[in-house]
Amino acid sequence: MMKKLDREFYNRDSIVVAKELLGKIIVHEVDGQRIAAKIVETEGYMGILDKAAHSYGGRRTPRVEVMYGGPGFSYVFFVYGMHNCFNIVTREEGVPQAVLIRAAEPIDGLDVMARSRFKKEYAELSRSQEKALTNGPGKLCAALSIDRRQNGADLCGDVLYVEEGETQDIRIVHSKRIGIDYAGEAKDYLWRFYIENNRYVSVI
DNA sequence: TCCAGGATTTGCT
DNA sequence: GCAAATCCTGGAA
Repeated sequence: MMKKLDREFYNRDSIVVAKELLGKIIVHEVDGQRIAAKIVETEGYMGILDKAAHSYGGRRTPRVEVMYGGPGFSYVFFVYGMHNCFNIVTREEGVPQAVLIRAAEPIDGLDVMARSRFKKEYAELSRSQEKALTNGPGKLCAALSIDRRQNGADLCGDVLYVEEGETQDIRIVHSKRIGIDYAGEAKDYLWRFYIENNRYVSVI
């Protein structure tokens, strides 16, 4: 059993945590089943001064409230009328930052993921479906059974958490964040990070 | 392989 | 009322 990341790991700026989360293992235990995937793509959202962040300018609404709490909690939001996005809150209480988990590589619970996404067993998937299991923020949430019920969940608990993984020898690529064209100059910040040459990265 | 367009509902203005 | 930290499909190239 790998070591679980503790609260202090998350109590740093999102762009630092986002980079360090690459290669770590996200685990969701559902009905006694372990569903696990290696994080391969993240984005840092830096809060008050970041035009792309939901908490930009100190915006504080019910949806965003969890980001104002302490580090190491789950922020799940719903977009485009049908998809959930999973984030991890960073920094101390009162500093509303988070890291969006954009893509992961399936490790455990492959059949559960395949059923959630495509209503069939993992062995029945086509090659493109295999890749599409978790290569995007909405897809990842569907595969890992994460929805708004997990909003506010404590990642230092025993249901949804992140473990250490094999993080040596990975090369990290920095790029612009995806889907934030409305964010002015912030859309060009290189706050998206992914593992070079990993096939589950959403956009190359 | 690529691109354009549609899906669908929430959350805030 | 409108835009959204996305995904899927179909048709063209």
